[in-house]
Parts: sequence; structure tokens; C-alpha cells
Amino acid sequence: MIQSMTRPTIADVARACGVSKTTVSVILNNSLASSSARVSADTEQRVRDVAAKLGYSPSWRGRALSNRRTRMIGVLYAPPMPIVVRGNYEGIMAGINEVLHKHAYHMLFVPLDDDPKAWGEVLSDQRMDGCLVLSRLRDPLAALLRQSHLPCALVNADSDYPVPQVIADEYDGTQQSVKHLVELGHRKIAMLFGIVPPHFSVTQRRRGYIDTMREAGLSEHIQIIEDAPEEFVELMQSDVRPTAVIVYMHFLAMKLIRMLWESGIKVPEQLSVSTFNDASPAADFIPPLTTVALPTEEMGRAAAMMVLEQIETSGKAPPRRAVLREQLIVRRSTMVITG
Amino acid sequence: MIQSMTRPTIADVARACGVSKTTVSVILNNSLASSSARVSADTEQRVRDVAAKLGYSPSWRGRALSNRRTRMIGVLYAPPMPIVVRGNYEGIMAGINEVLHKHAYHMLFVPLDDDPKAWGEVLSDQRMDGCLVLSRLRDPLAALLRQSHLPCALVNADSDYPVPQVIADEYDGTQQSVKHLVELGHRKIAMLFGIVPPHFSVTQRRRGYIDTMREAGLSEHIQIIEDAPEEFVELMQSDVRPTAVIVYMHFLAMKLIRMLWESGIKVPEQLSVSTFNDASPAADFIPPLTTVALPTEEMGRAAAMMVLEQIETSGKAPPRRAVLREQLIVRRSTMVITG
DNA sequence: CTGAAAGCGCTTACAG
DNA sequence: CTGAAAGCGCTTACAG
Repeated sequence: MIQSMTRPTIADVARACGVSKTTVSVILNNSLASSSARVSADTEQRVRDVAAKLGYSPSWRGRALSNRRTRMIGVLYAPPMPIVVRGNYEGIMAGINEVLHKHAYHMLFVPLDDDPKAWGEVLSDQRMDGCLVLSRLRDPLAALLRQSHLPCALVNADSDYPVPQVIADEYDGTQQSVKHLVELGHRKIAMLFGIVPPHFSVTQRRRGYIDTMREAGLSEHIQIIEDAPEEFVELMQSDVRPTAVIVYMHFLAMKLIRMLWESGIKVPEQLSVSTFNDASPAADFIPPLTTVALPTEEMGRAAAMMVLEQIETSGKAPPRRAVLREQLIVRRSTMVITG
Repeated sequence: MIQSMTRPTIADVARACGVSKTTVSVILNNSLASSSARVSADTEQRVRDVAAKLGYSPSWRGRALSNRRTRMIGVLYAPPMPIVVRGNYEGIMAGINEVLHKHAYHMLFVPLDDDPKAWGEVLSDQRMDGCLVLSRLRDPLAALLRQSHLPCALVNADSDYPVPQVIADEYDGTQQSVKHLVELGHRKIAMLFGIVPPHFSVTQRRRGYIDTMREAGLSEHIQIIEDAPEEFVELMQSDVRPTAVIVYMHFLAMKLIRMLWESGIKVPEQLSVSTFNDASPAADFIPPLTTVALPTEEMGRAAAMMVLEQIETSGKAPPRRAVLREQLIVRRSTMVITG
């Protein structure tokens, strides 16, 4: 028996069974039109057996061309990783993967690096059916998506364009954080951003902070620090030092606490610290961090479902916008005010 | 002028220029056979202009079928993320992406989840030219790769199969760690693994620890703890407590230090802690962690180059094995022994 | 119940 | 310097 050196195609299977390619295709795709019983159980079994024996596996290349779809979803991110998502990223990816996998889609990773031409091509060469954007939608990308009619959804990023998007309620999350500190008796509650990328969460958290402080009658104590954490440490030496601070994200909070520790300032005894993101090792930091958790997996799932919806309706479904709830997790980096 | 609703194909461009598809294809691919000047500069310019005006962009679907290659590399990992790579993962991915991007390849993400059938298909449906394996090569996968003749390379994973692989020198890294502690005067140096997945680094680090302790004449102080960190904390209350410990990885080290902190045991004063992985927030932990860093980016780059090499030689290149050097980074979680 | 044929959008010998 | 034609491996009306 002469074994071909190349992998078997559908034609090989058909030949070996003495049936047409049509029949093989129909069987292997279960595309039996509901009405007519397409093939005899007999042929079906034979085809399946032969296909298995030959080790036939359909070429996705042929399939893609013929079907006009690839069942691949691009996952676009600004490398190294969306900075605001770091740590949250695992959860988001898990959520995305969960629903994509359930619907037999796969993830194509597209780092939006320095070379827009390169990813411009990938986005318009029809290799993906849609995409998920893990970074803000700014212009080389926005234009590209628009003109390529590629269905998409934003995750953890806001946009002025009418595209589906999933974000967390940063405003409410911040409010939970401020209220928690107020309940602990704090009044001098500052907010530290550090050097931060442009991201809607920055705006929302700032607004949430300002509004909530006002509502609590603490307008005079509003104090926003946008510089590096070093500045904050200095501030702690002055007489306008706050007793609590809300830090833009967990990595920054850890850095700040480490710097304070070096200066001999104790958290939470001398300063309560609350932050955002419940990603490792927030719970194992010293002290364990009080933080506002984003519902990362749910965000990933929701966004994935949105692209799929767009794909299935050929972009006719109106773009939805989901705002998911954040949840404050109280640990030991915040405590009742002393003195 | 009637605008077609569908995206232009190469045939549309050809027609609009009054040339053949061949000519358009040749021009757009720069596949001018070196010998003959394929097309007149005139035609070339015209074709390019028309293609641009029409917004033509080659279909990767057609291309893939015709070229028999997709320029996609699968990145296979055991979700949620290879546990031993957590944190290191960003560097590895960056390295992979760097060389893949340079060679015009793209990354397809394939989580090796509970359902081998699902990823089995992706791996054999010809959608990728090769793959990078970020987890150990065990059997449903190993068999699959073998029979599909898919070029591959392992990153941070060892294997009995003769496949290209890139690992870090865990033995040497551990040796650096032990020696560092010995130099600080420690003799009772323990090693904590915690509940750990099967991974070659476990074996290597254990061996490196045992051997180096012996060489230093400290055989009697060899003490390996494989249980949860709770056990170690208990050990610290006993009279056989070590003065230093090497912890399998940074996340575990942080957790341990946090638990010790809760028990009132101070690091590094009462216990020096050295670990592995220089991933965030190792430098910002309290105290900043002494750790053995893996050359993550380099590992990613090397592995990516290995798959590309396999692809270009159709698997004829002998599988290479790279062992890269780890580097101890001394911070403040280790100190000279006191008392 | 089954097959012949066209088509998906490219590339590439080959011939001129 | 350029084009006609076959082929990559599938799917899917359509006809029987």
C-alpha cells in the first residue's frame, strides 16, 4: 500500500470511500439539512472510519476561504500589557477565553506596538472575524477598525465611538472606597495617581473621589497628588499630611507603602491606604491591601459575548455598553483613625 | 460609478488596471524574480495606485491556502497561565513577540484547557506553522505534536522528547542563592517549595540546593519543606528553625513573609528569605526581595527563533537546547546572620 | 440518498 | 515585459 507523504485531503477520503467530496464534507460537518436525511447511516459510518484511519483532519485554510470566516478573534493590546490592566489581565483573559472557547473561537494576539502598518495589515487581511480591544481606542486603530468593518468590543476602555464596550463602574468603586474611609473616621483623605496613562478610569476615579468627598462635607480636604509617590512621602512629613490615601492602583500602592516603610511611616497606623485591583499579591502584601476589585472575568466574558453578537448579526446589533459593579474588599491596610 | 459592496479582490484590481491577476500579485508581493525585471515601472506604479485607491488588501485566507503557510505561531499554555511562569510571563511573551514580529509572524493563543479534543483540532488543522509550548510537554499534547509534524519549541519547560527547548539554569541559580546565604554566615538554610506543580525547575532547584549545601559542608542542615507555608511558620517556632530559607517562587515568598509578619517573626532580622523570579512587585515588597531572576525576554526570543528555524528547515534542523543563565539580585530580604 | 461543478482569493510554474 | 491556467482544500447551491 502506497502511503502518500502529504496529509490526506477531503478528496483522499472521498476516493478511499468511493463517495463524493460533497458527501464527506456534509458528514464531517454534520450539516445534514434538517429536512432530508442526507446520508445513509451506513455511508456515514464508513466515511467516519476511513477519515479516522487516514488521520484526516480538515484544513482550516481551505475552510476559511470557503466559509468566509475564520473563527478567530483578535485580542488587541498595547504592549507590554495594558498598564491599567496588569494583574487584572489574567481574569479578563480567562473570561474572554471561556466564552470564545465555548463558541469554538480562538484568540489571535495582536500587540499594538510601534509599527501600526504591521498590525494594520493583520486587521484588514480577513484573518479574524472580529476583535477585542484591551486598550483605549485612539486613532490609527479607530480608523482602521472603522474602514475594515471589523466587529469589535472594548474591554476596560471607554470610547467616543459607538462601539460595544465593557467597563467597570470606577465612579461607584471609588465612592465605596471613600465612604469606607469616612466610616473609619478619616477626614483628610487624599488621592494619589502617580504618573498615569490616559485612561478613563483616571477621570472616573478622580470624579468619584471629588464628588464623594464633597457629599461627605469634606471639600476642604480634597487633595489630589499626581506626581510620583516620592512626592507623597514628602507630603507625609509636612503638617498638611492626610490620614488616609486612595491610590490609583495596587502596584503603585505597594510601591508607596514600601517607600513609606523605608521612611519609618507605618501603614495603616499612621496612614490608611486603599487602592484598586485585587490582583496578586494584594492579599499577601504587608499589610494586606484594602482594595476595590474589578470584576475581571465577568468583564472578559461580557466583551467576548458582545463581539460574537456583532459577528452573528453582521454588525447590525446596536452596540451595547455594559458597566459592571466593582467591589470593595476590606483588608488591613486601612483602619480606624487614631488620635 | 458602481461601487461594489464587497471588498475588492485581486481580480478587481487587475481589471481596473487592465492587467492580469498575475501581474498584480507579483507586484504586491515584490516577488520579482531577481533575474528578469518583471514589470515596467509604469505598470507597477499604476497597480499600486489603483490598489490603494480601491482600498485593496490581500486576503490572508486566499493567501494561506495558496502559500501553504499562515505565518501564525501557536502559543500553547496551560491556563490560567503557566503557574511557574506567572510574573515571568510578561517578559517571555515580550521576547517571543519581538522576534515573531520581526519575522512577520503572529501569535495564536491556545489555552490547553480541560478539553484536549478542542485544542487537538486547532493544532492539526493547519492554521499555524509552528508552536511554542509554555508548559511541560506531556501526553495528549506530545502525541499530537508528533503526529501532526508541527514544528515546536518549549519555553521554560523540559522534556524527554527531542524537541528544541529553552530553559534557565535553575541549578546554577539555586547555587548562587545558597552561596549568597552562606557568605552572609548562614548555615541553617532551608528550602520551601509549598504545593508545587510538576516542573523541571522543582527538581533542578532541589538538586542545586542539596548539592551546594553538601559542598559547603552543611549536609546536616539540609531541610526541605514541601508543605504549605503554614508548616514553615510552625517550624519557625521550634528549636530546629533555620536562619534562612530559599523559597520556590516569589508569590510563595511573599505569602510566607506575610504570614511570618502576622506571627511577629521579622524578615530579614530573624529569617533571611531568598526566592526566584524578579517579577513585580518583588522590588517593592516589604522588605524588597532577594531573588534569582530568570532571563525571561531572552528565553522568549531564543524559543521563538528555534521554532522559526524548524519551520524554515522543514523540521530538518537538529533540535537545539538552550540553557540560559539566571542572575541573583540581592535586596533586603536577606542579611548577615545575627547572634 | 448522492454527485458534478462552481467558487472562495490567492500564487506560481509555464509559455509567449 | 505580461497573461492563461491550474491548483491550494474546502463548501454549497443545484440537479438528479
